[in-house]
Amino acid sequence: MKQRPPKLTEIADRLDISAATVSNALSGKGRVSAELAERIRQVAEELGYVPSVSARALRTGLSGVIGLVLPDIGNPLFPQIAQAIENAATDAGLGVLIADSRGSIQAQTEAIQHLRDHGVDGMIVVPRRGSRVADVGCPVAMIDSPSTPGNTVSADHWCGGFLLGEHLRSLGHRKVLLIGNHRDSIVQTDRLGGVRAALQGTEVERVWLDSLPGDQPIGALDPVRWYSEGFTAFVTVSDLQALRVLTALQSAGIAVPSMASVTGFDDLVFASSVIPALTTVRMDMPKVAEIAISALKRAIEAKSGDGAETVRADPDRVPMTLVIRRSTGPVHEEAGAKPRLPHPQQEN
Amino acid sequence: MKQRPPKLTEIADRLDISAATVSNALSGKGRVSAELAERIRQVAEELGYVPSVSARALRTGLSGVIGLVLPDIGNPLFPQIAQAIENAATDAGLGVLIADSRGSIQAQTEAIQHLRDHGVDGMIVVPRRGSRVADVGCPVAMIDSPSTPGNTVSADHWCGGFLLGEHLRSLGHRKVLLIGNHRDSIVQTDRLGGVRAALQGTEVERVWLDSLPGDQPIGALDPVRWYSEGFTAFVTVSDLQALRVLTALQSAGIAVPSMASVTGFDDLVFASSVIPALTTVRMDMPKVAEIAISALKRAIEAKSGDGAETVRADPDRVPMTLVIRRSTGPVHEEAGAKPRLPHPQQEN
DNA sequence: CTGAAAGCGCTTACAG
DNA sequence: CTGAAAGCGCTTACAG
Repeated sequence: MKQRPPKLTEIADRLDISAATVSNALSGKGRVSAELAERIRQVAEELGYVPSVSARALRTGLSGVIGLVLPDIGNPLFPQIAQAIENAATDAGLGVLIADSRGSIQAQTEAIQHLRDHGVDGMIVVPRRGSRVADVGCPVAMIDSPSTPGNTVSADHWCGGFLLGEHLRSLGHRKVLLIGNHRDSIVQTDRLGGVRAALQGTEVERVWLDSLPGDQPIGALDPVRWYSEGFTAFVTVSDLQALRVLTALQSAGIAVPSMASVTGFDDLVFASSVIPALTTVRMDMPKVAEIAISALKRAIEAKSGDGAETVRADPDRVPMTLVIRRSTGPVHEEAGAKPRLPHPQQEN
Repeated sequence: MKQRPPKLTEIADRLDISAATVSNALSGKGRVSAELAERIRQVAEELGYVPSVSARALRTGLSGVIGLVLPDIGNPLFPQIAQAIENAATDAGLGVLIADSRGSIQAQTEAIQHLRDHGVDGMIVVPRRGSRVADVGCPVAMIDSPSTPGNTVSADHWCGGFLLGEHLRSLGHRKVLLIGNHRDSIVQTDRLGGVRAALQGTEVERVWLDSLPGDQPIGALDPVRWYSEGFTAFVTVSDLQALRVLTALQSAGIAVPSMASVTGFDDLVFASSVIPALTTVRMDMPKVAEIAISALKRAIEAKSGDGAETVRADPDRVPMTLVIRRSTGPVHEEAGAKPRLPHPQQEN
């Protein structure tokens, strides 16, 4: 049953030519006459020839595999990232080896080591909050906030926040609460900074969950009290928190969006299926992935030329998109805006 | 700056011995005197020696990398699976190459091809609903429902459902709605089958979203109408749907759990942070991953012996755990069970 | 217990 | 345009 994959020499033997010629023909370097090349390609196809990656890697020093280091695979944003990277890499003929730097920065370093030991040509890393990635010894593309030094590509979180802020302002909100998770996250700071900038002249307060009492930061969220203090809009830094706020309000009888507006970030998988669906800000992951992969590819190719192996610096900002859904609405004190009743049956 | 990784021969030269001896010492095959082996290990350590995976792979035919094929990386359950597999694989000294078989079964086949071409030693596949995986040419471990033929390991979905059913029954629910997504999913059929079995003697109805009108299956969900028909408990096949049901009810003013109970499956990341937190059923992913990896490892080792490359058949069922949280409660018609008001401030 | 030699399957100068 | 030869860095029989 088991049919060993055909080797290069088998094609050569079949056609009574040298392995070198087969290799040249298949790699399309053009040192072979067009018709012979064509015949070679045919036979290769016929035999179902697939070059041995290990042999090629050994010879060329390139494995055709890159590593993807994520701060926490358990993060709900991960699927989007992984999927986008996997697609872009596959299109570029690259394989993707995953590594989870769960927990500590030390684990991140270990994960990077591990990937290197496995012979990746380069890696894409989404660093942990506030961590710097030491010199890795192979090309690295970093996906982080644009304001992070050494960053390769990222969405423009600040602008995304700005868009959101404008939206809330246009809805007439006059007292807005900004809810962040970790104050040392540059991404979160950027997002909320953008929101605040768009809300000049309206009353804005910001709270960081990691500085609230309690073990579980999210448990410290108390939207009902905040509502009673007069806030009509709650801006969170992630759909996960927006969901918490939304359900907390709803289960206390505070209707969304007729009594309060709630927003998230990232357009996580559940954002569109909740009722009311979440207004959120989405980044163009495929674009981010594509830029990261192509930067990495260039770096890898450059490396085989000279010895350069530094982070590719050409920070690109991918724009973010505001997705307006039913969790935001006009403030009902506004003239002409009657309090809306929730319409759960209606589609998003 | 760039320091080429040290090679085996450099260690040999340093100690004036042969590469063969270094290799033997490092692989611990014991053909080397204890003290020499020790010195070799020291020098290797000192030099930061890391064996070249491609050279080893070329020589031994084993790459030390396995593939992970997922039906859809975008699936919210994916993080749990990927993380568990990555951990187990890392512990076993294996790298994990990911592949997304998004969309069609054809894409799944392509993804598998792709991984094979990249030289994986074996793969773990979570097959698409209803798809069979053709002979791959390398060992494969399948994670699916226990009732799927060729399955290697999985959680016992039926039992998980049974646990849930018992819970609802003990709460006094007399009219329960079972909400499935795709009728051709064996996992979903198993889950709901277990629930129904535990609910013998109470009124149970089952609805499949994929047979309801509308493009977006989830949009067809109409919990409020169902509630008005007398159902007091809504069992869904995934937390994602449970979330939809929960928010639909809440935004229509139907309090959970005092007026209706809602349950999900999988304990997705948001299940514990929603208010009220979702009662759900969780599988022991690390266990599933561990079994899959070790089965795969055995198969790979066996393969290098003889030519066997078939699916490892030794189906194991990992138990599921019922996680009771605040989205379920006693039916309020029950004697002594006063309708509870929601307590959004309270922790889970 | 240790070493010399062959070879895994490719690619790449180098000749012709 | 085509081929002979060397070599990428290991491991594994086989001798000694």
